[in-house]
Amino acid sequence: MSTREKSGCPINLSLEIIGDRWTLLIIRDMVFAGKKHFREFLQSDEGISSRTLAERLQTLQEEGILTRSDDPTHGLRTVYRLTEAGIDLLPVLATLGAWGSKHRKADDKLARNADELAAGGGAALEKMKAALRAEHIV
Amino acid sequence: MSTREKSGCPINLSLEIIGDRWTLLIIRDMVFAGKKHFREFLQSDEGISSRTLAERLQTLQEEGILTRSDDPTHGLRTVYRLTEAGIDLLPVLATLGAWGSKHRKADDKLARNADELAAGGGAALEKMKAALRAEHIV
DNA sequence: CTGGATCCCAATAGATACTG
DNA sequence: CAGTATCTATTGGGATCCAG
Repeated sequence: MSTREKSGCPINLSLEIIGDRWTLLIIRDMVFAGKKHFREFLQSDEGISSRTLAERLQTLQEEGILTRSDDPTHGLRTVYRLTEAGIDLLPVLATLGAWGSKHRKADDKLARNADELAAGGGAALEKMKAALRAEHIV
Repeated sequence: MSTREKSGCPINLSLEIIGDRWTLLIIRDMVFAGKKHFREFLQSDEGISSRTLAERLQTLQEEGILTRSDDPTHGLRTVYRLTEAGIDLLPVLATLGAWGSKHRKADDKLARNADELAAGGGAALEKMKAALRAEHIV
């Protein structure tokens, strides 16, 4: 990674890391489903392959969006946690969810959740970020 | 396109259309630089290839995010305009820009612009949407 | 001029099987 | 359980070409 950036545009810099089919789905699973382990990510509805998952987790770690650590109590389990930069992607997920909810035929229940988060404005997001910090940042 | 969706999650439905390196850069150029023509998109700093550009423009049209029309006054020029669904991607661009501005080394001037738009909250976005509607929706 | 198509080949991503 | 290995299918950049 870190092939010299193509431009200093903030939108471009973001897309160079999270601009693909899978990355934000991994973050979504961490944020909304509390997933922390490799196998959990594999089991999402969209069906990411283990190869792609491993690669994305590594670059997300290199880019400072999540951390990897071995759970000492549980032996083999590797734990993935969000950093502050990762938690800061929550507004991106929220706007993306709001758009999908409005303009595509989304699953009803999930669409309602997305709408609520977006409608709450900054306050709802900040509250959720605080909760995520407590859970992820050790 | 339109291979059956992988899940009804609103975030996933959005990513199935705009989840790639280039699509949101095209929208960005329409929104912030007022670009409307094929050759204009080709000239962005990031250097999209004509092949990729043509493909993205077509699927964006199929997905109802932009429209294509021939400029009758100018003969050959093809004009691309955003639909309401396209304009509704503005909040996604704003959150993406805010993240890049905060967590990567972005170009100073562009970063300030991104921050202002995000900081303004809903009001700044709605104002800009209204301007875009006037310009794009015929 | 313009919006695009075509061709070549390098990089990516999926499926499945397998390992420490 | 967290990943690799391998093989194959698809995508994507880059240059060039072309028709209106």
